[in-house]
Amino acid sequence: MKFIIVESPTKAKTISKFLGNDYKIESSYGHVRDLPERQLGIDVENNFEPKYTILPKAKKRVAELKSEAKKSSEVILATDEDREGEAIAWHLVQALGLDKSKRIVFHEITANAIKEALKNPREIDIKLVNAQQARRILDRLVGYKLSPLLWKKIAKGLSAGRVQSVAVRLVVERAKEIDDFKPEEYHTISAILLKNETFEAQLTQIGKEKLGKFSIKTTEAAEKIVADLGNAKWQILKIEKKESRRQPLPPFITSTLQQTAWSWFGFGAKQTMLLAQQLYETGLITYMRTDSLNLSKDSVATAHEKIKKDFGENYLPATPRIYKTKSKTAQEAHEAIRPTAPEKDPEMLKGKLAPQQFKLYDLIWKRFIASQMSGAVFEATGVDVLAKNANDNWTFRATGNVLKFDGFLRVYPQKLSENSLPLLKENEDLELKELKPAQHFTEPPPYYNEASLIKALEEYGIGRPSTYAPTLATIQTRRYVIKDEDKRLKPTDIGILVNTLLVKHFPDIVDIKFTAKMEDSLDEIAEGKKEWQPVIKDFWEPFKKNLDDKSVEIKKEISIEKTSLKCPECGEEVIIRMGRFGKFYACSGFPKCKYTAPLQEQEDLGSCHKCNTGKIVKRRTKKGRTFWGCSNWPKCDYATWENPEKNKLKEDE
DNA sequence: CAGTGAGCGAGCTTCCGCTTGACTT
Repeated sequence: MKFIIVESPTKAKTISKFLGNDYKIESSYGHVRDLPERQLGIDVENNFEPKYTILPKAKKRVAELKSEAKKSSEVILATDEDREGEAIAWHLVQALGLDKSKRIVFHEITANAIKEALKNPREIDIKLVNAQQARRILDRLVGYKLSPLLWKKIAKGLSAGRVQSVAVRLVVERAKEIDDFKPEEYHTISAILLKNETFEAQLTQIGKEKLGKFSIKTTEAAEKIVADLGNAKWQILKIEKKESRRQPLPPFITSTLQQTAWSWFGFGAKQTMLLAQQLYETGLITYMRTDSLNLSKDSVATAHEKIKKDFGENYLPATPRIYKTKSKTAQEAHEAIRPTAPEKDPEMLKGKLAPQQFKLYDLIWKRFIASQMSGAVFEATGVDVLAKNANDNWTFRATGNVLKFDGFLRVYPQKLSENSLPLLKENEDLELKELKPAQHFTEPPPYYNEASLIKALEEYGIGRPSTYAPTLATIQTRRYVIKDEDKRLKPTDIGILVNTLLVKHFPDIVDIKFTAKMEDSLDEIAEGKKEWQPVIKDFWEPFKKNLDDKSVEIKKEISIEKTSLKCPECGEEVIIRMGRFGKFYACSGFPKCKYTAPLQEQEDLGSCHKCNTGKIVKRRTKKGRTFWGCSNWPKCDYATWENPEKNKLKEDE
């Protein structure tokens, strides 16, 4: 009996379908060893020797795998072909005490690919493992050294890290950009013209002068132009027609799936991943944590057949579309996210899936099928209109965009501006119906939301498919960032304070390019051009020196604001302090008087049934879960998971 | 089922990246 270990149980199940009874296949459930949680676990004095321990969660699994390995004639490690996958394989060798093992990799899960892989085993690539160790150790050094500095200088329980701190930085800086934004006024003038039907044209040129966005700055200037145009005669000057094509978007990867599920359905990153996991486990889609745009040949062939059958030959491009990942940091261990059986219409699954699962599957299916369809064809028309009187002349422009062939849009609709123009001829006279001047102001960039922040992180190469959703959760449980009622991400006082400290004193670490530079070094390790220890040493020594300097230089941040309130318990003055959850009211008589109160007025959700004097208020556990408790806490300990607003609604009915 | 702050000094918090399950919501 031969024993194959992979990292995911679903992958194990799929592979076992292709192999006979000679093979036993089990999964490790991800990493089995890691640095210890409660200590640094790196001997910085001794060449950064890492101290690995079996993950507490993986203890049982490791024991089971170990006993299975003993019974087997051969152990084959078939984890993903990337940095983390190679490291998982290496850690398995250590954790299971394997003296002999084979390493195989395959790029797609098909009978042929697996059989080929089994014929060509190799050794574990220790250079790739070392690149992973360097990544792991660097992240640990940054996280476990910077976080305690924040505990000392700001408040306990805070955290900092290569990924989360940059995510917070982006949110903070975007908010500042919005605060600092000065709207700029500009004006446009459009003409409603008639030739059988009405159409609209925009002023683009006065005499020989082409207008820019800010050419008309004031209402007075706009009104003058409208007045000057008073007795002008209108005529078509020129008509240009050209065909434009729009190509489909590539199939989904984790980040684009999260973004699109957000904009189509309002699903959060976490929710999307949960639903995708369910679809993956049911065997409906390929793996959902991926940064690769690759598609198996089989899946493309099936898609083409399906497209030909359902829509006809014109909906197929001349040659199959191949998508290449732009991202330099992509690890390409998997395929893009696609339906495993593209021939199955989503409609066939409608009753069988939960509504949200169906929505996501339908989206993934459409995006994949569309990615293999022909482009959409538009006819774009540009019309120059000349307005002329004795004194001057003005050029207006109207544009039309008419869909001639829908192509992939038939399956995957996109927001497109389609507008048609009446049938027009050059030199034709037109009748002016109305001149419409309009005042506009430039607008600030939007706040980030989960989807756009993930997009930004991905573009900078920060974080991985498996961590986008958890990172978003972390910066919110730390309360560096909060989601407002429109799900926009805004920084909190504590988020701004932590970010300011990090940007001022550790600019290299929270530099947006830090991860990209790290990745370059990791590549050199993986290629064997560098050893991992010197790379870590080059980072550690200046970092350590800075850390020591800063722990002396930075004064503890104590921000206190006065208020005119008096303490209800002792009559002393009430002040505003900054704690790990942000600002709060505290008695200035501390530590004699321990009175505190939240800064924001809490929403009253009814009175407490236990003590009758308290109000029910929304609260959160340390882990971030919402519950409802009595405002008299700790005197009254009433608490519930039930949302009292829901009960109230029921009562109202 | 839960909060903050000062300083004393117990004991504790914290990273990123792989993967799912069962604290029951």
